[in-house]
Amino acid sequence: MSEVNEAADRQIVRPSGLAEEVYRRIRADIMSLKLPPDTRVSVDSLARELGVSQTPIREALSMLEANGLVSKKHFTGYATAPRMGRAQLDELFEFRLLVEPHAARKAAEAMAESDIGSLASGEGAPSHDGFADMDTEFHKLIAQGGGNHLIADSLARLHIHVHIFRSCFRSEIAEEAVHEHDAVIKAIRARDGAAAEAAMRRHIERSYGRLRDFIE
Amino acid sequence: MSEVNEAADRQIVRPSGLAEEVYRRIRADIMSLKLPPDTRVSVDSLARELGVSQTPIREALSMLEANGLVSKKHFTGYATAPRMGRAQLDELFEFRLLVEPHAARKAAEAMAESDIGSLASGEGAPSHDGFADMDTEFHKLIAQGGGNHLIADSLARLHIHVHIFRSCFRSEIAEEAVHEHDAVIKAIRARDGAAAEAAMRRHIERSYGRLRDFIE
DNA sequence: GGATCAAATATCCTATAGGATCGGCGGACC
DNA sequence: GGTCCGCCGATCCTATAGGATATTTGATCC
Repeated sequence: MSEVNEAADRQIVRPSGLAEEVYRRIRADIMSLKLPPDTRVSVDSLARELGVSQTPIREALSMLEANGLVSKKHFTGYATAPRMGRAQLDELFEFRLLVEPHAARKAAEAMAESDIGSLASGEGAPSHDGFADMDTEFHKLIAQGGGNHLIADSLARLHIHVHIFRSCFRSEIAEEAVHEHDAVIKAIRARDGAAAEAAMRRHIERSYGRLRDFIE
Repeated sequence: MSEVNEAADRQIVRPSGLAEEVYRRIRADIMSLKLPPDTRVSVDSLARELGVSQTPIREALSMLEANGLVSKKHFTGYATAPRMGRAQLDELFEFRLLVEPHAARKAAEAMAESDIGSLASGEGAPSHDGFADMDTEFHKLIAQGGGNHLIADSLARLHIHVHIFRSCFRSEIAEEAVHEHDAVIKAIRARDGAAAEAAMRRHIERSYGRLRDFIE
């Protein structure tokens, strides 16, 4: 083995299991719409494509099923979850509206200074995907900032679906969203919990309004 | 096939997959403490014990891992999640306190009359396990009563951990809990959302106080 | 021409065998 | 006596073969 990648191997010799890697790969394909909603996903097609056995594929798909990204029908196979309907969008935002403002308040009160420095509104994002990634990072940091893993995990799971929904409609980069993000960041920087909660609630309400237009 | 079990087959001809059944079985074993927290779970031991192949065991364990009931360490095997510590108990009840009162309010406003009739406080439960089951059913019905599947699923996932924690300490049947449940039921029957929300918040706060005593 | 039935295909589901890796144990060496 | 090294067991990971089932397609009949 050459010396050049010896340093790299020192970093991560952690295989961590093929199933985990397959899981990430399929999830990425779903989020990037390479696997559109309501699409059949065959086990041995994936096995051939990724060059691994069926077992890790099955494990990955089982995990994805538990997270609601694919569904399994007996003797029919796996399929990606159908695109969210109006009812599911309503439920999702009811949940976010319940949890995420609370997370923002706690983040304002307890978030580490170093993480606050990482907050970015997404201004000047080069593309739709670029903005989507920054938006995901923004909400993830705030959810984790509250220090409650359950809250962070729940919101992360939901945000995947928001991401897919938004990507389906090639929603334009909302200039407003950047300003709403800025308001939240400013409140967190000021350690003003009430203001952060209000700003986040406003952001989610308006985000809901922008997405709701795409349906029906 | 004999005629006697023909009726039974009419009931459930839905194999629905072995993995699903194995999943239920292992989850039941974890909840009943037949598999205590922080216990190794071997794949082929289970395969021999249940008389099925390794594949459905792996799928079931992957789903359990996604739900946080077991964890996998590479080349070491699966193990049930360790018992909740103080920090996790705090996080769990912070989450419940955030979500469940809201669910109770919505249940009071939107719950079907037939489901309201199924609500039981758990009074006169014959045993610890009996009360635990009725408690689970109580919270499940209310969570579903709000009509939001995301909320119901999140709370169901958390309630498993509450159940395990409580079972670990063989917590006595709290007479108070029955009265608190009654208060919630009464508010829901009266279709009084605010009262249901307050009663549920009070119930969770006191439940938290009762469980917190067991730790440290 | 439309509907019904049967064969064919694709897929999942199961079972078994073999290779690779990690943790623990005993013995040898310093 | 402490430390290091090789062996062994357990486990996971992979691969392949065979059985079972749902969906599709095509032909036949009305």
